Amino acid sequence: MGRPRAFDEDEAVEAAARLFAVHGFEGTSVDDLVGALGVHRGSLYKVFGSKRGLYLAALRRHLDRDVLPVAAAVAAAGSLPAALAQAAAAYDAGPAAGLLLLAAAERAAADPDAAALVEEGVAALETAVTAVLGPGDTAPGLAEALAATVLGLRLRGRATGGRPAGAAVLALADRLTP
Amino acid sequence: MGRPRAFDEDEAVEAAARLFAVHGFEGTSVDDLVGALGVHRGSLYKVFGSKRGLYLAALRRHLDRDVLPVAAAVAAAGSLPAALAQAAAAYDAGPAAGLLLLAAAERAAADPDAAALVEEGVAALETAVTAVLGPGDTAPGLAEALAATVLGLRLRGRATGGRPAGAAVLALADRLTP
DNA sequence: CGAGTTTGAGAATGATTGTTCTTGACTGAC
DNA sequence: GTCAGTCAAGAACAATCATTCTCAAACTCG
Repeated sequence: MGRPRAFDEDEAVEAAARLFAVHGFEGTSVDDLVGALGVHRGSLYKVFGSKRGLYLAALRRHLDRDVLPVAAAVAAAGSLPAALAQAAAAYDAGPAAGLLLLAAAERAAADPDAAALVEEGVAALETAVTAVLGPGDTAPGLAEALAATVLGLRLRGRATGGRPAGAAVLALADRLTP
Repeated sequence: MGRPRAFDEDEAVEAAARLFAVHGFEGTSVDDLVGALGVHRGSLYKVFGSKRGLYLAALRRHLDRDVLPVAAAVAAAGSLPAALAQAAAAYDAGPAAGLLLLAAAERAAADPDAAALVEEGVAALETAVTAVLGPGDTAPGLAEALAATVLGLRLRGRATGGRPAGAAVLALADRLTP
């Protein structure tokens, strides 16, 4: 009953994720969102409650659709070099691949809910790396360092427009398993 | 001639760097800056021209006082584990150590001048790692990956409030030189 | 068809944004 | 002591911010 919705909620969240991934939370205005999403202001507030609510929905979608699948693929990979290369390449290609980074740098300090989502994404990547390292290799912090390498390379690529991260992380992985 | 300045310009830039490092560029208002710096609004605009001008001054100061010295120490270190551990530890301790990360994630895409400063800082870290790797170890991308590890761990520490990055990067360095 | 309900359209809200203007305080040189 | 020049204090600026309000439009059910 009632007038039917003229927009797809998932498409709206995806478009919002793209905007937030490029300009950040504070750099994206509600006017920007209304214009890019094709969703009316009132509907946006009816569905998501606030700009922050939409941001958290976009971040969660980014985790579910971009980050966690990559983590699963890493955990399932046979070797460490293959896993890291796959992680870097897949994460490079994602359209909203900057959201997790931007959320970590910009929002986590100010928004506990965003911080929890960032924590979830980072933990998933680290758990996956730990799994592929194997039971005999439990040097404390190694998985954290390798996951941080992927994220750091992605950040570097965003900022300086350099090459994709795949080659660099491969060079590191080759040195780890001689 | 003229009325003497009632604030120290370098102290003002340092305080601004601290604010920007925590809240980012868009998350820090001019009112916040005026309140924390103890510098009057008009004087701030007379000296720095704009909020963006003050931000770029803070970022440059962060490079000169925090990033480039760390890069120099890394380049001068004897071994790779020592160099990476020193980099991670020193960078963790810096008061404004989040500025480079935040600039890379938040500002580089929107501000070419900020992007150039980020590029300078990242390049300095990578050059330093390349130097300490030695002439026989020129695997392309390895230095990029290691520098990215330090930055990524720092980002992770900021976001999730985890342990300092020193231990993790040490675990990685130990695996690189058996 | 009409009652009930949900959405879309767009104006309006008050607060906050970055920036500028005006006025008065202080200084060194003449 | 006055004059020119630099700075501080604070109000004021237009623009933009996130959010809400009002009302017409479009659907389902009876």
